Order: sequence, then C-alpha cells, then structure tokens
Amino acid sequence: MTAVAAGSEVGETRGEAEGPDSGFSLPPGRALTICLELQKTILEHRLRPGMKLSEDEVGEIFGASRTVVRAALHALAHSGLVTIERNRGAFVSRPTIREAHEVFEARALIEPRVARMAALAVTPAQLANLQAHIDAEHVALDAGEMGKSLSLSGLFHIAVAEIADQQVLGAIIRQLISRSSLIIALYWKRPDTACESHSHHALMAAMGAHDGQAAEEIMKSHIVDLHSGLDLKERPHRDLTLAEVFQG
Amino acid sequence: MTAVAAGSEVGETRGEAEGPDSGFSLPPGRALTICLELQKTILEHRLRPGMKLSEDEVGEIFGASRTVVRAALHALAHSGLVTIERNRGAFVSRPTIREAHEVFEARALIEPRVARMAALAVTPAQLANLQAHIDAEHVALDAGEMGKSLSLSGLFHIAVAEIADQQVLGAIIRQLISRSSLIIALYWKRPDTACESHSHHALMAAMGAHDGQAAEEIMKSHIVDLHSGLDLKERPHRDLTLAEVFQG
DNA sequence: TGCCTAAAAATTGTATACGATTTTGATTTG
DNA sequence: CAAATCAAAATCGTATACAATTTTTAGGCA
Repeated sequence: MTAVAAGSEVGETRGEAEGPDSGFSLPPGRALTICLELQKTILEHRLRPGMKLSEDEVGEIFGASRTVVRAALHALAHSGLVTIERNRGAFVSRPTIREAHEVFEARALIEPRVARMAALAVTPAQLANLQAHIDAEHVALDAGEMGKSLSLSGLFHIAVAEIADQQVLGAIIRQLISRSSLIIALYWKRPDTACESHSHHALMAAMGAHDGQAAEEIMKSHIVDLHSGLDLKERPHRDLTLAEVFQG
Repeated sequence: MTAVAAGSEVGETRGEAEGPDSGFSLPPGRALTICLELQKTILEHRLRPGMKLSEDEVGEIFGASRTVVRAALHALAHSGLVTIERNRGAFVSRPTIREAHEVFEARALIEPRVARMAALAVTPAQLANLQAHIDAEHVALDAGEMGKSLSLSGLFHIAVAEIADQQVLGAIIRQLISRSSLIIALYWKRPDTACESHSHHALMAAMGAHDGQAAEEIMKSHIVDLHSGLDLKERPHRDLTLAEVFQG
C-alpha cells in the first residue's frame, strides 16, 4: 500500500520556466526526440499524408527499439499528425475535406483573438524575432524549398501565440497549424505561396503599432485567404517510402 | 525494403461512422478501457489533482501489464488530465491558477460560437437528450453525488458541441472541459452548483427556439459565471490513495 | 482467367526482464 | 540534536520475446 504525499507540489501543470514546449506531453528522452524529428519531417512534407510509419522501420532508422518508437507514434497520434489503427499500424494522417474546413474555421475563430493579444503585449525584441522568421521563410522560398517555407510559415503563427503568452490557446493553435500543414499538403491549389509573406508582414506592422484591432482583422482575413486557397475536391497520387525520404 | 501502397485510403482521419469519440487517439483495446476508466474517475473527483498514478499500482488494479498502463497514462497526459515527469511517474494534473484563467478564457471564446451553431442545427431528439442530461445531473445533485453531478455537467457541454456537429472544436472543448474539472476540484469557491442547472436550462430553451444569438450569449455568460465562481487563492489539503478510491 | 481458400509472412499487441534513476530511511558525524 | 551521507528499496526507461491479428501469397477449382 503505497502512501501518497498528497499536499505536495507534485503534478503542477506547466510549473515555471521550461524548455520550448513542443506541444507533446512527453518527458524529455529519446521518444520526444523521435517525435520531434518525425513531426518536422511531416511538417516539411517529406513524409506525405497516408504514408505508413512502420514501427520496425522507424525504429531501425532512429536506432531505437519498438517500445520507444511506439510512444513517439502515439504522441504524434494525439497531436493529430498520425493516425493509428489497431493491428494495422500508424500512418501520416489524411485529413478529410470536412476536417479541412473545420480546422480553418477553428483557426479563424481563435487566432485573430490571439493576434490581438499579441499586438498589445509584443516587445521590440519579439518583433525582431518575427522579422527573422519572415526572412528565413523568404530564403527558403527563394531556394525552392516549399516544404521548409511552409513549415516556417507555421512557426510564425506559433511565434505570435507565444508573444500573446497564452499557453492554453497556444497549444491549441499549434495543433491546428500542424493539421493545416497536412491539409495544405493534400489540398493546396496554386504553387505560389507568395501571398503568405505579405499577410505576415502586414500583421507584424500592426503588432509593431500595438494596434490590436488591426492585428485581429489582418489575421482573420489571412486565415480566410488560406482557407479559400484550398481546392477541396481532388486527391494526390503517389508518395515515397519511409526509407527513401530519410536515406535518399 | 517494405513497399508502401501509397495512394490507398489509408490513414483517413475520422473516416465515417465511429464509436463515441473518447477524445483519445487510441485504437480500441485495453489501454483505451483503462484510459476511460481513469478519466471518469478523475472527472468525478474520486482521484484528486496531485495524486500519484503508479504504473505498478494501476496495472495491478486493472489486471494489466505496465506496457498497456503506460500507454493509457500517456494518452491521459496528452489530454491534459495527467502530468508525467521523467523517472518520477504520472500524477493527476494540478492546473496552476494561471492555467485556470486561460482555460476559462478559452472556453469563453470557443463555446459560445459552438452553442450558436448547435442552436441552428438541433433536432427535437437531441433536445430531449439534453433534457435527459439535465435531469440526470439533478438526480446526482439531489443524491449528494457532487463529483458525478459535475461530470454530467461537463457532458452537457460536450453534448452541445456534438449537436453543433463540430469534430475539431468538439475535441478542443472536450479537453478544456476535462481540465476545467481539475480546476474546479482545486479552486471551486462555494459548494452550491445550483446556478449551473439554471444556465443549462436557459441554454436549452434558446436552442429549442433555434435562437443562435441568445444561445451564444447565454453560453458566454454561463462560462464567465463559472470562471468568476473560482477562488484562485487557496489550496486543498488531503487526498486518498489510489487503492482506497477504487477498492474502498 | 477469375475467384475463393488456406497456408506463410509480416506487423502489431502484450508481457516480462533488466538497467538506470530517484526516493527513502537508517547511520554517521559535526 | 540536526544535517549530511550512503545503502537499500521502489519506480521508471528500455529492450526483447512471444502471442494475436492482419496482410500477403500460393494453390485449387469453377
């Protein structure tokens, strides 16, 4: 009968200073590492929706046993990037058309509010950081690295949530942006993402002026734009193998 | 080199008809069972925030090995109900005061919108179902079963999200409500939850009249009421043991 | 050829074992 | 007597082995 020290400070959620919250409720360790690596790869569209993530294969690539790989895949499943089917395994999620609509409607509801808060709280250093994000995005875009560019674009939105200093809404936004990446991988219409950068720049300007109202409106229309940039009809065709992506 | 059938319908998120989505991205199995059982127990405040959830102990109680218990605890961690610390184990989460504010602010942002949508889409059968929820809540309240009453109150909000037929926002709301339960366990001021039922009834009336505007406003003030019903200063004292809760 | 059936292979589900880390409590020491 | 120290116990992290399930493949039959 294990006695429990009840009144202690144990289990305090999000205690104080912490590392960059990955959005995964995993203690630091190899599982988290694999998780982040897979997430990055999925967000850069090097692993495309529908691809199978075999436990053995992932384990071999990262030099880990299935035990830890399973934990990583489950974590990704909880974040929505991966779908696990019993006795069949893990796959990169393939958001449905309906889910695509819902995700962007949710973002249109939540992110403008957060942008407003961020505009009121932002510091000069944070503005500089945002500018760095935009620059990096441009560099990737010019280099033709679409996946990386899109990933950085997502990080911009996450940075805004962090400036607003909202952990709860920030975690929600992080998830929605991850799923948006899958949705864009499946349903994006035109190959020019240039419009993105303009919105981001405008948003940054509004934030720099501490104009909450403007920031909210810009973010809203930005997300509506993204939503309308989707072609919610067709389907993709062929993807690469896990090993091809990592070793090739 | 395992070949991958790529273009298949694999990994389709939320395909079609499915069981009652628990909010856990786990395939059906014992892990899910344990997960739901623990969740129910936590939501009914029979397991209080801060309590340790030892893998061995949980495994013994449910007759499962640590492997599956770990999966269940990790799933709960991702839903926010449990906090896992490396090499220390799993504990029922203890939301901070700050998190308490953020959770209710998030709910005040999201749920009113969903209530509006639900009001426009609700069917008579669904209204009857909502009434049943309220009745059950009253029964539990009269029987002095506070925990169960509060749990049912949460289910009412989830039912509203389901009527709105929003899976993405619904999943978010489910998580926020779970965490709200922990917050209330820690910080609730007065023992009278009677005010709750009134708001729920008023909301149902607005929905029955398909009055989206009213439903939105009622939900908003309801959540603000809940938020202001918290005493974000003091701390609880003593809890029970895992075994006491389940076997006692 | 096309389709159904059955055996083989591959993959996941679960249990158990061992190593690493933390916690506990007794013992020593100032 | 209080604080520090160190050993023992408990608990978690990870690897591996075996069972259950699914998928694939080969064979037979209409």
